[in-house]
Amino acid sequence: MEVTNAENQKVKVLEKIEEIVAGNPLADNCCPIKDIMGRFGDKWSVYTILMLGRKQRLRFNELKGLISGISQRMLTVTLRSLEEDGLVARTIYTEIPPRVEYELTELGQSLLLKLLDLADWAKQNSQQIMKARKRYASKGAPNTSSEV
Amino acid sequence: MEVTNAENQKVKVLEKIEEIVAGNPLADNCCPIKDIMGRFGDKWSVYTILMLGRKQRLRFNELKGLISGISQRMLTVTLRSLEEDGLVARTIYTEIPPRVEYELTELGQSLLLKLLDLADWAKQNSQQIMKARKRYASKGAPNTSSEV
DNA sequence: CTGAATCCCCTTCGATACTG
DNA sequence: CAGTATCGAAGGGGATTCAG
Repeated sequence: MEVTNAENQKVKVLEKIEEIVAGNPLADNCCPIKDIMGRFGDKWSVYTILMLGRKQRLRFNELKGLISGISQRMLTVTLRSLEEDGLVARTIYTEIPPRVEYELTELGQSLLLKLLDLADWAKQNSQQIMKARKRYASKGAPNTSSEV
Repeated sequence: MEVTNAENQKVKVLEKIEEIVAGNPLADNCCPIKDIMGRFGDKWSVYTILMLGRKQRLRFNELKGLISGISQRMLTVTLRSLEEDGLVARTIYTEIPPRVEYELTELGQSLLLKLLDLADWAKQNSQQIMKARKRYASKGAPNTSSEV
């Protein structure tokens, strides 16, 4: 009876995969996962979401300070993209000097949760990945014509 | 006393975030999430993992056919990267003609599960995102309020 | 202070041709 | 069949400048 458990798991996974690639063998322009991943899968979006998740509400330069390493341009671009997708809300205060604040929308917060899941996976498995890389570097290289 | 539930949630999220960014305000070279995301967050890795998850074991050109749109070069590069990280195993059969088969490792399969989670999110929220994009395009744009 | 626009490097990717 | 090598095009991303 324990077999069925594992088997069920597998079946579910396969079903999910089929769902994703359904009617989409070319996978180039209609797969939601690609579309979505393309948005927040980049270097800066993750950090931006993470930082906004941490502080709730931040001004442009505060954000810039927290993600240091990011250029002004990339932060602008990133925020625009996130805003466009409804993940981040921008509030403009027409004062002198001007003030603009950013915060996660509900949608953005739900994505944050998923990202944290992923981060968990990354954290739990980073050791193993590092080990794999070392192993690969030492003996797994492309031209190692090993057995079989 | 019911407040605590939602509050707890928030606290946990915050804790997780702190964990991730711990000792890493610059976030440029040591954050596991960036490192890992950088690996499989690209366009092709996701598909490759998905396809291998679906078919278990595939030859180079089979894979190439399934991910059509990918160039030979990118498939090679992608597979190397995944192999290096221990997510994909490569088996070489020294025959004529040569045969090479790829499959997910256990690690790769555990990542597959996470990717499916993400895909779920993407799927469930893609409508909302599309709506947000339309709204943004029509009225949220940077310069909407004024004319040149 | 926010952030839009320009310039430019430099990586990345695709196409092609070539080896084992 | 499964790769590697090379080259040219495209675009990401940084520094700087300008506007509101």
